[in-house]
Parts: sequence; C-alpha cells; structure tokens
Amino acid sequence: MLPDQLLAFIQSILQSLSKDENNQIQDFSKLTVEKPKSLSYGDYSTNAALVFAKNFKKKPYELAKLITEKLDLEPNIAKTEIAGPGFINITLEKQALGCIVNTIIDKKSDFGKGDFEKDKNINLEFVSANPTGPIHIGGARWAAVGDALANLLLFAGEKVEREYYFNDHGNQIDNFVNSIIAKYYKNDIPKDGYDGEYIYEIAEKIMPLAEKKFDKLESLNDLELATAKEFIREKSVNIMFGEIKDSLNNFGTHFDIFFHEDDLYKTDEVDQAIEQLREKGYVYEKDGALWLATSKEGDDKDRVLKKSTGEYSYFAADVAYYKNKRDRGFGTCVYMLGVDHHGYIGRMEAVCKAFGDKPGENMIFLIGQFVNIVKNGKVVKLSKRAGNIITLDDLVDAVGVDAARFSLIRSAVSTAIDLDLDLLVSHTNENPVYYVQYAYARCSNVIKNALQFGVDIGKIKSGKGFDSSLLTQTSENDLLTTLASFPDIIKMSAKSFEVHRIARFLETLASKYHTWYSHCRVLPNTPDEIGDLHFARLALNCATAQVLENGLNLLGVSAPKRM
RNA sequence: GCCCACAUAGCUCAGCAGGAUAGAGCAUCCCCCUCCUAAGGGGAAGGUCGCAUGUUCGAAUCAUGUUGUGGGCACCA
Repeated sequence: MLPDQLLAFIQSILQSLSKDENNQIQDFSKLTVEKPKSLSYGDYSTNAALVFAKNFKKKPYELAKLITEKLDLEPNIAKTEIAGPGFINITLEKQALGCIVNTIIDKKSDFGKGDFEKDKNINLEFVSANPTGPIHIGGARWAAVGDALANLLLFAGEKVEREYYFNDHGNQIDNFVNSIIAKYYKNDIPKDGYDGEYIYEIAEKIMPLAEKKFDKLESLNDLELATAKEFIREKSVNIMFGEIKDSLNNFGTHFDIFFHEDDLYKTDEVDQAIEQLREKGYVYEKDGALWLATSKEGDDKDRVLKKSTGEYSYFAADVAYYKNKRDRGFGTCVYMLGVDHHGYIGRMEAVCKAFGDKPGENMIFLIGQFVNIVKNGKVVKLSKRAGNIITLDDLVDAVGVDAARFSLIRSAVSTAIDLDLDLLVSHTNENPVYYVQYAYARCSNVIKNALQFGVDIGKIKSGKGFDSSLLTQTSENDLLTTLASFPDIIKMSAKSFEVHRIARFLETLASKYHTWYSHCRVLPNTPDEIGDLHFARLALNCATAQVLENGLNLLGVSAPKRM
C-alpha cells in the first residue's frame, strides 16, 4: 500500500463519515499522509482528524477514533494509534509496506515521474550572462539550479524549454570593446570597462586581425573607427560566447534555445510590441523620449522605451522579448535572476499586466541570492570589472562538476551561500555529494558481488524471485518509507520550483541506506547460503540504487558504480 | 528616504501550504572493520529558531512592528 493509496483511502473514509454526519467536505488539500518524524510512531502518519475536526464539530481525538475504526478494517493495515493532539499513526503489514520495492523495480527510471498539466508550456530562462566575460560564480549557481529545475519539471510532467538570452549590443558591449582596444595598446582601461587576463587574451587574438584589415586604430577617422570597432565587437563577442558555451557544456548544462537580442530588431518585433502597448494606451512621449506607463500597473515609475537620442532602451527589448516568448506559445515564462536585478520585477510585471497577462501565472521570477566566496573566513569581494572573478571554470577545476553542482543546488536559492573554496579544495570529502554517490557505489558493488555469486539479478530486476514481505527490520521499514516518499518529493519540489529539496532528499535516502547496509547484510558469506531473505534484500538494494540514480540524474550529478 | 530578500547549533545549511521531543553535514569527544567498499555505522555534547506583540487548541512556520545583514532604487544593461 503506497502513501497515495493510503491518502485516497483516508479520503474515502472521511467522505463516508461526512455522509453519516450530514456534512460535506470539499477541500482535501490540507490532508496529508506523511512519514512521521520518529520511527516509533509507525510507518505513516495522517493529520486527518486535526484538519477536519471542525467540519464534524468534534474534538480531534473523537474524530480520530472514528477514522481509526475504519482503518482497522483494512487488511493491509497492521496497527493504528492516536497520538499527540490527534495524529493517527499507521503501521502497515509487512507485505503492504514492502510492495514499494516492486513498484520501483517495475517503473525503473520512471519511478517518481508525474503527470502534470502539460498545457502550461514553460520557458525557463537562466544564466543569460552578457558575453563581456566568463561565467562567474553567480551564473554558475543558475547554470546548476536552472538545468536541474528544467530536468525536474520535465520529470514531473511539464513541458519545458531552456533558454539563454544573448545580449550582444549596448553600452556594456561597447565598454567591453573599448577595454579590449585599451588593453592592446596598453592604455588605461576606460571607466566602467573590463579588466583581467581574458581581456588581454582576446585582444591578442583579435587586434592583429583588426590592424591587418584597418591599419592602426589611432590613424583611422571616425567612420573607419566605427567600422573597425564593429569588426572587433563581432569577433570578440563570438569568442567570448564560444567560451561561455564551452564552460556550460563542460558543466553539463545545455540549452534548447540561444536567443539573440538582435533578432528582435531584425524582425521589427520591438516596434510591434510598442505599437501593441500604444493601442492599449500605455505609451506616451515626454522630453523627447518614448515612455511606457508601467506605473499604471504598480511599478514605481514609468520607464523609457526609446531614448531622446532615438535609440531603444534595453527595457524595450525586454518588452518585445516577453511578447515574443508568449507568441512562441509559452504559457509560463520563468525568469531566473540574481538579487542585483530584483528591482526589475516591478516593471516587468507591469508589462505582463499591460499585455493582459497575469504575473505569477504567465510570468514567474525566481530570485537567487549571491554566492559568496570565502577565504580565510572572510567574504572576498568579486567584480568582473576588477578582474578578480571566480569563474565557473575555476570552480569546476577546483572541485569537479559533481561537487560544484551539488553544493550549488543543495541550498534554497533564496538564501545566500558562502562557499569556502579552500575548504572545498582541501577536504573534498566533506561535500555531501560524495556521501550520496558512495551510497550508490555501495549499491552497485552489492549487485556486482551478487552476480559473482551467480544470482540471477535480471530476474530480480524484472520484479520476480523475491518476497518483499520478508523485509521486517526497523532500518528496512525506514528505508522503504523513505523510498516511497520520492514521488511526493518530486511533486512538491516541482510545484514550488525548489530543486534543493531533491538534493536534501538524496542525502536522507543515502543516510537510510548506509544505516540499513551496516545493520542488515544483503549477501551471505558464501553463495550456497543464499536464501529468500537475501533475495528480498537484494531487491531492496536494487530499488534504492534506482531511486538514487533517478534523483542524481535530475541534478545532473553522475551516479558512479564505484568510488 | 523608499522597495525587496534574509536572520535556526561553533561553522555551512535544511525544516516554514501552522502540528508530536527543532534536524543534517562539518568541527569537538567516545565506540565499531577475522563480516557485501570505514568516502561508512553507533553514541555524547552543542539551540531563548534576531527581538517584541498579535492571530489560535497549537507558531521556527502566519500578521504587524523592531533590530541587524545583503541587494535594488538611470533616457546603464
């Protein structure tokens, strides 16, 4: 009997009781069936009596009594108990508890998969770093979390595409180009420019080509200089963007779409978007500039679409970009931003409303706090412009992809995390990822040993040749109920866009497995001693491996067969 | 000044659609390999959940206020 079956059963009991009492319950959303905190409470626990006591105008304990009377009639339930203020603790019969092993083995990599509304069609935009430098540590957090979130949502049954918004024009890029030129001629880096070894490397590659084509830059007139700069811009942005893509690939993060800001202008979409909003009465002219009345929809102030110089603002492109996403059929546009851009939410939600959409439904913001790098107990101030950034590549070089991804994912994005690089480098074993991976390696090793004993693992993996009701030890109960909670974890994490829950679940699961492993021997010392209990435990071992693998896959962390 | 996040063990963080004795890892201190991988297990110690009010049968969790920290307030992107 799986948790969701138990939930459905309790729901039906409540319904039948409410008929008796001439009382209808409509909303069951608060009803839960959970693994209780303490093992001594049983396998599962429900809050049914606490939540619905008022509907029945009874004290929780009295309602609990009515419910348990019905629960006790179910053959799969071994014992019920009313505890605390009115919790009902439920202990299942061993065969009902162990059947989760069969389910997992049967569903394999699909175990935990959900079937959400597919019509949502989610666009997940993340990283979207400007090509003015390598991906830094903050981008790395999103690269890990965004990718894992996409995996999670897909697994939960949503339709999702990963998108990177590639901004290759504007002031930042001009600063980038000017910095490259300055660096090459050993001039001072311009104010708001970029510095660092990578600028020099790009300059070394591009500038000789530029000089060959245009002559020394100082000898050019304004028009020629502009042409030369455009040449440098195109080449250097391409190099930078190539490096960014390589870093992301290295990190195991892949995008379905790389969207170029340029395309919005090429196709006139910016004008079209502005026109649409103008028809709705949101656009006006003031001081020679074109404005969007975002304050009508809750923003602090109105925003400029077209500057008095005649150029479009970056914001104008964002407006068009949102419309573009919606026109491409995305019902939900998720923006994953760093805290330094959270001021941006107000105006974008206003845009969303101006188009007649709903923020929170068509437009969702996930705000990620900073990742601080700590050295000698102190937070190091990093800046792309100062050139002392810690890049994604640095991080991967230092700790590897698995450890980097896991440590970035396991914390909620709403909390700032401090990464002590020295600690990560010198004591890599402290990273919980190894704890989880080790559990998987142990599972795999047990399977390997069983094969050497001549056990037909294929038979077990096909769900035959074992009796899961033989799994009666406390540590086995604990492991079984933890495995059974995986689908719920998926559902909850997907609903709340919180991937860190998956990482935390895996840590818990690994812990339960390690405990079980040290308490219950899976295989005997010699092949001829193998009995039914060993087969049952081998099945549990395989089921655990499967769930660990499913979870690690979602996070983009490898599941090694040996360590 | 206005706006947004965050505050839980020595450190890094979970827990927050209100629920039972607030958890994990690391660090500290004990114990466990003649036994499937000790990157493991068992145990000890460690807390006024920033502070104060309120909401209720019940608050780390919700609301208000307050303090502290980080961030944002451009015809920059």
